[in-house]
Amino acid sequence: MEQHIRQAILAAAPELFGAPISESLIQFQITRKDVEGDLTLVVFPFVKLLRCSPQEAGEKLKTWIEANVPGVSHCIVINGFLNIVLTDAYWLAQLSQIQMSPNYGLAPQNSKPTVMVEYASPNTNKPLHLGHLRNIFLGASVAEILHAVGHKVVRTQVINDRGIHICKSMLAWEKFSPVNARGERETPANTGLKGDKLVGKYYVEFDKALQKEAKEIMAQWQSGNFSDTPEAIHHAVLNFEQAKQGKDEKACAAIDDKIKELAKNQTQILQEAKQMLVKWEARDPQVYLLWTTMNGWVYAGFDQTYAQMGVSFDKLYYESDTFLLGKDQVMEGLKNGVFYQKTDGSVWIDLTAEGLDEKLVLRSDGTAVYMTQDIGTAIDRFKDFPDLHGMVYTVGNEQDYHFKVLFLILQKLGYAWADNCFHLSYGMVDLPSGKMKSREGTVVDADDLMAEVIEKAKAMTQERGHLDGLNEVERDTLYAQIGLGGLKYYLLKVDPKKRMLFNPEESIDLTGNTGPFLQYAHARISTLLDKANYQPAPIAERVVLRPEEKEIVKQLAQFEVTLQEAAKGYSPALLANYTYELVKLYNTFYQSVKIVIEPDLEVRHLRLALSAAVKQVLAQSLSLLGVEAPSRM
RNA sequence: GGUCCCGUAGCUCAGUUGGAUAGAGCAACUGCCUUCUAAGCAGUAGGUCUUUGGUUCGAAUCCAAACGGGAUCACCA
Repeated sequence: MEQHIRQAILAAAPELFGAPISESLIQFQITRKDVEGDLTLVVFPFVKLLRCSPQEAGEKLKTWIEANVPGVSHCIVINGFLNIVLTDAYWLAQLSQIQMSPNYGLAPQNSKPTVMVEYASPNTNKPLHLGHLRNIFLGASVAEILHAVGHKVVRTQVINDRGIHICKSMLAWEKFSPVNARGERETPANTGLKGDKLVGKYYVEFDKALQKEAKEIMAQWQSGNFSDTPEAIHHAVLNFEQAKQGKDEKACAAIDDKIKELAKNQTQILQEAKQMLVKWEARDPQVYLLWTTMNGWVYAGFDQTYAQMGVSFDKLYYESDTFLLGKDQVMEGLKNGVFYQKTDGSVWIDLTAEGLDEKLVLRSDGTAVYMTQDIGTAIDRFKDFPDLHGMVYTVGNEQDYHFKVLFLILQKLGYAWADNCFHLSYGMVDLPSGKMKSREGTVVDADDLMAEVIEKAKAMTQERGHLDGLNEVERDTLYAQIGLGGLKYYLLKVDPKKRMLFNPEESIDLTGNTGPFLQYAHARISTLLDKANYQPAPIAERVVLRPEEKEIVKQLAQFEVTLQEAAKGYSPALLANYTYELVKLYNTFYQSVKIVIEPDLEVRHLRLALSAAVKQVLAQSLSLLGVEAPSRM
């Protein structure tokens, strides 16, 4: 409609304004709720052109539009705004159209190029936590949204399955795991622990041992005993100690941290972990066996967690396969002058012209760094998927700089697709107590959180007691749908870019702007339609729309635009807010009129059709958010 | 210190090419179930949009500075 009026005005511009006008002058917006109208044309831009008051300009446009645009009932001019009221027939036609298209709002499948979406990408040394939940729900939802607007989507993750951090849990398990009567160390099978939890436990064990040993070393240093300490470290420690003179508390604490860092480096246990990494890189059979075994436990654990979350992947990349990638590209880039080499052999890129720094892309010993690997992996992915057009990396905003550099490098290496790479950067999740810190044990475990949320949903659902006729399995399914739906919605309704606060109580709320609120509306409509035995049929043209009804149709008509904006902005939050608005409008309607028991059959049918359309769009939106839509609750 | 992000009601958040009297939810208070699911609806109260300047018909939105918070500046990932 908007487009329609825009074109009509453009075409009639000479008649209206005496000259053709630029399209940008025609600005539409949705009419505010508190005034009459469906569509608003901003009059101010025309005021100069017509050399008259906003009121006069508005009147002129009003007369013209009322006479020339079909579908317009009448217009109202206030405060420099021209509010256009469309006819009921127009809105009824919109509703009919939604009713007749089961894929309303969605673009044809594969009508847009292939996009790869990366999310999750965990380390295999500890379980998933709350931060991963935001990452994964966000990535999974964005993948759904991109799919809905027509892209072919490849879901992927890079599993960080190698490196010193992985060796730490491996070593700790070897050193500290108790041995049972059958001579076995702890395994998921003989402890009943989830694999990722077991491995995570030993990662913590490692850290404990490390801290303890470092503390002992620092105590030695404190007492002036440096007999086991290399000369260079000895000096460094003394220098640091000296630097503390006359500094405030904060500066002293920072210096103490550095000393602690030195002490950690001197520990036996860290040396052993490093040795293990060297052995791993040399493919030592024993270390490799241990590595595959323990990673296998972790994968089994992750699979369980992903299943509970309701997410999946189409293609996995393992860092152990990719960590050597990229060196060739770097050497190639070195030849082309994209990179330069320092005398020690290390390779760098100079991005000072772009306002960034110089960045290392290859170590002096020729080994790869994170950046090297990411360059290689990106290029590899485009080889793996020849029709790939772009990539979305769902990674926290602490890596903003890294991705800025990465995309710039890919561009400089001459890959045109670098422009289609997007860092879906999201803010951290804070707790009411502040930041999550693994050392302080304030990390919220993903499995625990999901279980807790489901448990809470169970208790609250039982309190409400709409469970008659559901068997045990159906009830459990419902509890999970509500609990997880609430959690997902809670994490997705906030703009991804923004840092957010996770309030455990609010995350399981059922009232207000929450997942269960939306699910409840869906369930209520479902049973309503069942009760009415609703069948889609043409809507009588003579019915008059109540304001509450028209508001709903207007919101429904916005679905496609909203979905496209959500895709464009990689923001499920836009969709979440849209859906919440839709449900609020529906609830108002629901409470103010009769539906099933409406005696006028044509009106009854309209209201049922409206309800069905809301259910359809609501179910669609929820599904794009990864939230399930129960048909009763 | 350099670079980047953020600052809207007591709390959590919307407010997307600059548009009308800045909106929700939670918390507080008032009403509404003999009627289609009250996990709901209607209402009251709550604001110097951090501050100060600038741009213009018009600024929460754009620009600049200040203040406050965060991230990042490794031959870590």
